[in-house]
Amino acid sequence: MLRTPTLSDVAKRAGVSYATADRVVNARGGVAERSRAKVQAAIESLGYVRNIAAANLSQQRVYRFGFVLPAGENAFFDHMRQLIRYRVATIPASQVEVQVFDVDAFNVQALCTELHGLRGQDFDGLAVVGIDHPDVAHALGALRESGVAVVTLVSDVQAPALAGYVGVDNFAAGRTAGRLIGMAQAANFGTVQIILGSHVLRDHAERLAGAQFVLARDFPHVTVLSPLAGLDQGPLVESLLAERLLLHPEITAIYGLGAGNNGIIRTMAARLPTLPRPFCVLHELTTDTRHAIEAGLVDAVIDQQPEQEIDRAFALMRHAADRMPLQNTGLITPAIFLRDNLPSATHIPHDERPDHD
Amino acid sequence: MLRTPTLSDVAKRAGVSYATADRVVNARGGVAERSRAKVQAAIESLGYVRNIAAANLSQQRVYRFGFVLPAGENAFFDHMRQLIRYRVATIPASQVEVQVFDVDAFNVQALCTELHGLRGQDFDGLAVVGIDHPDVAHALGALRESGVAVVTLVSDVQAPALAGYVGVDNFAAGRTAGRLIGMAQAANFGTVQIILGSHVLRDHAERLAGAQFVLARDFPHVTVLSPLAGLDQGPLVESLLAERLLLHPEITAIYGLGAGNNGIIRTMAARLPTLPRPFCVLHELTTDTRHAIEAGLVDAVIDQQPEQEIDRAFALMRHAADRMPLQNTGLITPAIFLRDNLPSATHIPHDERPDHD
DNA sequence: ATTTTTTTGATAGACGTCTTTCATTTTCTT
DNA sequence: AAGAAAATGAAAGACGTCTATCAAAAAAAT
Repeated sequence: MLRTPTLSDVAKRAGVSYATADRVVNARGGVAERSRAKVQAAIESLGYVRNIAAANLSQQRVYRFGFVLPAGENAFFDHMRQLIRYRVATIPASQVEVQVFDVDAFNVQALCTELHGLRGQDFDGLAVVGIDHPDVAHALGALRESGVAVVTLVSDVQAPALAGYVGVDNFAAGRTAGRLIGMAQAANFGTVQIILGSHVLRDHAERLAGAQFVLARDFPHVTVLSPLAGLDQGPLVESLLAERLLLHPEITAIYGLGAGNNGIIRTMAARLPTLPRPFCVLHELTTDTRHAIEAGLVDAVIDQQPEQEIDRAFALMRHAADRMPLQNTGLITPAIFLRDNLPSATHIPHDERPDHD
Repeated sequence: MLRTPTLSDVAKRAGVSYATADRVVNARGGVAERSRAKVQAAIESLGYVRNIAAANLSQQRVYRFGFVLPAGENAFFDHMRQLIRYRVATIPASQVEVQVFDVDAFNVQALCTELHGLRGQDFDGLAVVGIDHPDVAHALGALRESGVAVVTLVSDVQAPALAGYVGVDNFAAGRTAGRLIGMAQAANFGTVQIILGSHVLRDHAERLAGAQFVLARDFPHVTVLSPLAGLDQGPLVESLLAERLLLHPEITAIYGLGAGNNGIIRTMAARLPTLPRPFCVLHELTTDTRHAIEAGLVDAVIDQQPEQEIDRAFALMRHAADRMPLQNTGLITPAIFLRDNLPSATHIPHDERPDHD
């Protein structure tokens, strides 16, 4: 059990000076191919790994990371902002600097402007909730070329050579919701009402497909009504759903697969408590849905686990900033929360819980 | 946005020499109370935080951590061993050395002997799957006093001043299982068979209580048969359960709350596939239960998320080793896995998957 | 063969902390 | 007040890496 090898050891083993070895590992150029190969070989034979702590110390390096999130009345991203703040606060003095940028939601133009503005601001990494659009891909590419490690978050963007994507498996999320609903209908017949958010988002489409797939294959006795499009607007969802429930009293389950959750929650709250309530599955554990589940207005929440997403985003950005080989993480597995396994919400201070959609 | 303060800054601010400030932060003694107070004040007013990377560098510190796990044919702890190995392998050259010790399961004497042997071996931290017994508590106390950060894992031990406990909320896990079962029986009447592991373990008792609590309160139409005691032995569970199912064809749900899972799985596999299968909930996602769920023999698995437990154990040990104020983490929330949200098992190499109980 | 260019070596200082040593000052004893 | 004990200061070297500079050697071009 000897000391871990240092760059000096590498240099010695390669038969070159420390300076040359350094030129190789830091890609400074001006090294003959022959020497480069020798150093490489020495690195491998010794299993040398750069001591990042020492490197950072020598440079007084401070990691600069940024998050670019959609602004606006959205419970999920509000929650995510909280979680980021909390995460940063708990990292103790770790030479990490984090900024969060809010961009007009689903506005390609605004997003690209922001991204261009961020270039040359010397960020080590950026985690971006993207819109899958060529212009956005182009802006992200430009950032990457200016040396920023770019991670797409929640929603992927088709762009080359990003440091990674962190997001949930939405098809699996939809399947999970479908199975929960199917289970709750037991062998019985039931009728499901699905509420869409906006049609345009790919993640919603994937969830829908997942739910429909499982319901059709494993629960053929369950009827699936044509989905309602709530356009992510709580009040609209509320009125549409109330109307639907009047017209179709046979509805035994409701699946809300996007934003506009609070419309569903309000509809449930408005029902006579004596009537049997439809089995109700929503997405994303936020203050709203948590309260709804605690109050018995909703049965289950499928969650994309933003804490995990944030952790992974940091890990990816940091990895890239440290010039480490990037590890493929795979999609995040959706979590199921019932009334009984709600995580405690220690990370949200009492005086700043958002209460809009 | 200035440089983060160093100990030299603290010394200057306190009006003492670097040496004195150092004597204070490293508790070397030989410092007058007056000076100590001045340094403390300076630390607080500047918000000084020791640069751990630099400290470790100067000492060539290598963290030595150990895990003490019960040996024997136990799918869950086999899985945990895998996860630890995987975790260690993915931490890149991080000056962390990890050893895993196997101890005869549920043998207080053996555990204490091992723990005493570990003292003086200069560990920075130990994560111990404990048995709640005064002798074990005493052994852990001795370790702590010899300067080891002791974390209890999975099963807590009543001992003072440990660095923390990492484990799942077993009552919540039981409640969650109970609710899943209740949901799957819908408004209908159903009959639940519970299979215990050993009676002695507190975690099993808590799960049982949780399930019974939720079933009684929220699903009064569901009948709960008297639990079977399988003593954690697969074959015994299998024969007892098969017999029970013959005697009670009205059983519509099975809840296995401990080890001996493979007995339940084999019983399910042996049934005529044409017959409707009871709704089946087990604990701990291992190779066995994963296969069972994929094969449609089991409906849900409640998991204590050992990856998270390992991460937290490392975090706690490391925190204590770095002399940072310990943060209370709270219990882990049990996860629900259905067929549709199984996490990918990338961490388990194909050629070493255990297949016993 | 000489000049130019490229490649290499040697070395020194910095980052923030820990450890150790030795000299000096202050405080306490009696 | 003198001696003993306690407290403090000053400084240097180490940890592994980065950056920079300058001289020397080797290779390429003319």
